[in-house]
Amino acid sequence: MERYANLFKALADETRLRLLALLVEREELCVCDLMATLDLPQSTVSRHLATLRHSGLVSGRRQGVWMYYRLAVDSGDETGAALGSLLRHVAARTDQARADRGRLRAYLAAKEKNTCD
Amino acid sequence: MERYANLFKALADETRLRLLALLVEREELCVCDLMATLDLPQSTVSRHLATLRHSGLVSGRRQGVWMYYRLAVDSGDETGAALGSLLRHVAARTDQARADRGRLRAYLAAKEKNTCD
DNA sequence: TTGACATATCCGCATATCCGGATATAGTAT
DNA sequence: ATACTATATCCGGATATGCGGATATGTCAA
Repeated sequence: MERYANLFKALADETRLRLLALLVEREELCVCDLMATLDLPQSTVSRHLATLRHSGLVSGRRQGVWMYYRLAVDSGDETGAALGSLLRHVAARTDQARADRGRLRAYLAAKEKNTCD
Repeated sequence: MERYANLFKALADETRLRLLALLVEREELCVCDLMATLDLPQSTVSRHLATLRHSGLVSGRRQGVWMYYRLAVDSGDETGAALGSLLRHVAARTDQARADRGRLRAYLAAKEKNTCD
């Protein structure tokens, strides 16, 4: 029971929902992408990602200097399927998520154009 | 988005999850049933039920002196279906919920035997 | 080694939340 | 009206959480 309460605690923050709504539609994103998209200080984004990681909603992979985060919701089990459904719903039906997605797209396009490595 | 954050905030408390897990398997229950089952002070139970009511997860109906609460999750829409699935999962797979259910059964049986009105 | 960059963690402060006894409100009966 | 019961709300105090600048850690390159 406490496990589920902790899960919902991790979801009970608007910034973390914004992060999850972005990750639910992308393979993976690094901290710098996310802080540019949400326009929040690095410590804030990193802290929220740590919270999500500890709750098991997200996993991180280090590649060089960057940390890439991705959704870690297993759609196989019953809980994961329901969670995935909720997150996709938030991502699809929310103005905030739509706006964030737009800013992410623009940011990634600009990034690709400048540094083609 | 804020709407969803508030929804998850309402779910992010062990006592409220225990209340929901009981309500997910019963038509309706009054405050006195719930405080007896969870063995918590009346003000605590009433406060948590108010939180759940404000978040729309639960609805209340007054009958005489008693307030009967019931789950108010609409399984028709996508969000409600996912929420219902999660709550049924919590109720079914959690030791705490099982124990609470047992105490509720015993309490209701004793109540019926004593006051047959 | 040094330097530069990305990320994580630390810190103090502000705010939010939970608790449960005390009190207020509402309904019913006499 | 009074008395009793069930429920809701108020209150102060304890704890938890979010914030973001400052600092620490980690990685790569020269």
